[in-house]
Amino acid sequence: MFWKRAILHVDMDAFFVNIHLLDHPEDRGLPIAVGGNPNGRGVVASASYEARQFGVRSAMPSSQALRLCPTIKFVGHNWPRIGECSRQVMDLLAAYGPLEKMSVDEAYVDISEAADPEGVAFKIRAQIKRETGLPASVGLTPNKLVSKVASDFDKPEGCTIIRPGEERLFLAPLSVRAIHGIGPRTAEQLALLNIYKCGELADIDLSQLRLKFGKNAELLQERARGIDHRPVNDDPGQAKSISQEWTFNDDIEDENYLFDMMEKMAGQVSESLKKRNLVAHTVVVKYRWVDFSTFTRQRTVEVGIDSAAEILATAQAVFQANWNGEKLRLIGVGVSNLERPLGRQLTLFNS
DNA sequence: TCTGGGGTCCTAGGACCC
DNA sequence: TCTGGGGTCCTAGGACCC
Repeated sequence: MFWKRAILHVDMDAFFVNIHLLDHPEDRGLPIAVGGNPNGRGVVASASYEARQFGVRSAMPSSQALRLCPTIKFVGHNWPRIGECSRQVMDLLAAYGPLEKMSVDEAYVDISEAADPEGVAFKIRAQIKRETGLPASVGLTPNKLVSKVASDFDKPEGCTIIRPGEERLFLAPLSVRAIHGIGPRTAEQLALLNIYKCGELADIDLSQLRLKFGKNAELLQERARGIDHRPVNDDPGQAKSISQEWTFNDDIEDENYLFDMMEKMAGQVSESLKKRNLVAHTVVVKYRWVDFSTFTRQRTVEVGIDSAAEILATAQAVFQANWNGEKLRLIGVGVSNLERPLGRQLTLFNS
């Protein structure tokens, strides 16, 4: 089989849970969830396959998970270990070709140069298990879009290969929600046209699709047909925004307490900016009221800033101009409009 | 029954300028 | 007195993803 383009998508299985099990083998076989406090406002980040049998899913409120599965064991995130394992997996993958990291537990690798891409797919999955002890699923197809679907097709520890020319047939029976970028809202819109499966979206008359989706119609249909020309991009580029937010266990209206929180968050945002050698021109404050309605208010400043004091002062000014004293369930501080500071280069030019 | 945290990208309207 | 078109920047919100 000749592969003009061979794109591998690697997706770690229940990553956070399986890292926990590496260090706590005694928990193997139990229903486990990594995530927030079930007595507070936490959600499930990752659930073991035993917990999933009870209907527990990621992004589900922890309290609901506890109700579905009263024997479930909640454990916290071990961020240092997660970072370590992620790095180990990514380093291993980078040896095979250009690597695009999508998150701690997911990446694309362009293995078009390999003599036998299908062999490489199996080899990589085995190598990850051997060297890290962690299970992964992989999808190999001619493009990113279909590989992403393929890696999810046979979890856990799957290896799904869709050969050139088979993309459209593979997608046809699957829900449109399987396509990366089609979420609940878009699926709802498609349902109004009686479209539920990729095959139906692939076959519908384009002019009908245009009525609802305008210039996006063409792209939407191409996706459903398994067409995707996006290259694997191994340059992550510079961050576009940095933020910190916090949901309170009990709704807060104490201004001093809110200011203390903002001070902590401004400090962390500042640290992150400095570590990346960036300055920000815009400060964003985020609020969420008790009824879950959410607002953001931002202010742009002429001179780029990175200090905790400047970020805090701007955030507090924005906050005070917009807060009516009502109870909040969340507050957040962030920055955007980021750039490299220019000071040094200018000095060099002048000398 | 309640709904985290950290991001990216897109759209739309208003201000402002030429 | 009536009233163009285009471009850029900023703000705010929303969809979506892991």
